[in-house]
Amino acid sequence: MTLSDRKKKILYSLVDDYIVTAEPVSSKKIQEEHLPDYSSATIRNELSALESMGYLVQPHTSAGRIPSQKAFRFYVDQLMVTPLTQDEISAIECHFGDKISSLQDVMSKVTKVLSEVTHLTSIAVEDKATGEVVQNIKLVRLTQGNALVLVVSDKNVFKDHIIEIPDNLSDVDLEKINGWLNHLFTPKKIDELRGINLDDILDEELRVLQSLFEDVLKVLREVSKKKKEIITQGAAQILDYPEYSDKDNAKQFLQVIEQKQKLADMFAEDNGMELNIKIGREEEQNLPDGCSLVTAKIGINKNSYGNIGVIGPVRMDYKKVVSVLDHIGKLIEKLLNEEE
Amino acid sequence: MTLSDRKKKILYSLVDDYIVTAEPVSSKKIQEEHLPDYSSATIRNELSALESMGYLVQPHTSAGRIPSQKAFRFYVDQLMVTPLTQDEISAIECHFGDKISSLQDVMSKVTKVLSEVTHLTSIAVEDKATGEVVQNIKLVRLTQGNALVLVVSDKNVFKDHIIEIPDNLSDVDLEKINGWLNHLFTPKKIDELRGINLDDILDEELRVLQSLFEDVLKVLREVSKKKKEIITQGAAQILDYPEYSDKDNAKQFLQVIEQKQKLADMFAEDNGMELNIKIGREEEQNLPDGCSLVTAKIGINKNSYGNIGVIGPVRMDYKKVVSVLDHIGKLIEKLLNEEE
DNA sequence: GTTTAGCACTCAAAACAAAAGAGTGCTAAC
DNA sequence: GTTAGCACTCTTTTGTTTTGAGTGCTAAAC
Repeated sequence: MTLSDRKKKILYSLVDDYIVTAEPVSSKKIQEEHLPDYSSATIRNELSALESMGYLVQPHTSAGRIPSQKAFRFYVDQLMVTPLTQDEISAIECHFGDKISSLQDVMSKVTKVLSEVTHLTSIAVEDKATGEVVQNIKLVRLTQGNALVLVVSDKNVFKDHIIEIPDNLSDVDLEKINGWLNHLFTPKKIDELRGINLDDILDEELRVLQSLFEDVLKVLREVSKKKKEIITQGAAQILDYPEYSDKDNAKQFLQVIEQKQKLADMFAEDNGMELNIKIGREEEQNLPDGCSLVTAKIGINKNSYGNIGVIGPVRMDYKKVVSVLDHIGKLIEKLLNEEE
Repeated sequence: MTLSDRKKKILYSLVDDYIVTAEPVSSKKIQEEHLPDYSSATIRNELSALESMGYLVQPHTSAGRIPSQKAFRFYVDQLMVTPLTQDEISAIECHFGDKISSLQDVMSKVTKVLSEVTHLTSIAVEDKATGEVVQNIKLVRLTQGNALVLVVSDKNVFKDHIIEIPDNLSDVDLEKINGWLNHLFTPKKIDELRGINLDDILDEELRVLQSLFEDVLKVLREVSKKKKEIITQGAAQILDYPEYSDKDNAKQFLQVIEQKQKLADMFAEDNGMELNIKIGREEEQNLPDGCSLVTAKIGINKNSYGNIGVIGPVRMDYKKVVSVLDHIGKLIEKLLNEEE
């Protein structure tokens, strides 16, 4: 079921309006500012229809309407990257004047700019495992049924993961398995290992051990996950939004922001997407109530260096956010290229 | 001018009360809860006297009194470390169950516990330069009057600092100076260098260059300063205090918390003190409005590993905070000792 | 069939008024 | 030096009224 053009226009206008005012939007306002050729009564009829279709919500009978999550989803799906104004561009670029010495430096600068320009809380996930090469994997038996997974890369040694192994596994078997593990998984970049699908690479004879290999792979993924550095900036921005004048909401928000691991997980899921918009809890369990998360990937030539993004109220200024993220993303890639 | 015993008792009771309620305290309340042997009228007279001495403030004529910063200073100066209850101790120690793998790990755990137990925002400064040994110092002439200070330690190379040198310095002179620098300052631990006093070690013949040496030393101190890792935890706690229900206050607080460098500076000043309490802006320019900072030093055998502390409203529960910091400080030292 | 003017109705928010009550300062007596 | 007593002050609470924005519906116009 598709919306009529007029309904689309009304809905879009209403969301546009709500994003700036955070107040219920009335039929009269839509008429005056967006659709002067129709009377407010007509628009009221349309609004009523949109409401029963689930796009709008009325806080109480004598109030205007506010967009539902469905409406926001409609809104962002229409969205394209619009070019920034010259002012906005210079506002961003004047922050990058000084020399940049490391990726970490870049990330910390970026979060500052991002938060300042969008008036939202910004998050950067730096993928420290990028380029790290796994050189050796070894299962070391601890007890009859348990083994330590020892992972040696060119930069680190990981020895914090224990998995279960079949009870009847002999030392010779274990040796063999270690051979296969190294054959299959080394030397390989950690980022590559993350994407490996065992079904594709396991020989028939190794199928019986698939669950064991699966476990090892899980450890490898775990390892690559841990090697992330998360920084946030501008948490205080949230207090400027009326929807967070409620203390409990604000508190919940801040608490989520502090749980870096959860933040990283939220970013992790949308691997592959250049730009990702998650609206409200329904789309991402871990988001604070009433929040959206817009993320972008930072990478050159298939190497992912991390992600950047902003988190804020569902009615954030997606247009601006998307454009700014796009611009900064390109900027970073340029900086990283110069580096090399 | 010293306070009479009764005044002391009244003042102490009032602060004690205010710390829990955050409300102006009335003469009647003090009488009922702390001084049943005097009438409220008598206490009123005393309160009036304490007010004119600057210990108390009255929000308006028909309200009780609230303690001034001076009163809090009086209060904490009386404070001693009181033993924790068994409940509090177990609340702390149950968090340290898992194995601890690194100092960083310790710090991150400690901030969590600290914030949870005190209901305040906790801060940890990890002194990464601890144990780092400066191996070589070299001045490299850039222009006639400028030189780069190159510092090589066992872990890092620092080359971001430029100082002025006398215009008439020949290359031979510079070589000599480099020799002296290395003679005086290497090989030494960075933490040692921080405390060096040039007056004590400079020979007569080097006096003329004292200011130059002073500059190099400043760079070394700068270097050791940079090598700090600051983590905070529980920023959201602040929202539970009525004094931060005002949005602007809360915002300001959060913004300060995000400026890690400033936080580090606040800790830096009280080198040498085991425990330090700073009450309000008057004592520490960089504190958020209406905040106090209680810090403790973490170290074994004169080696400073960093600091931990909490930041929160001036009327925080100093008794508890001080005891908890004391307890956790000792706990960390034990953990660090086991490590070695 | 679609649009719209008109009007009754709803409900939150603002404005106002009154009452309650907590606390003080002062005076006069103990 | 201490305290009972009381007038006075000022905030807080509570209730009431008013206002006005906005809707839904109906009936007429297009």
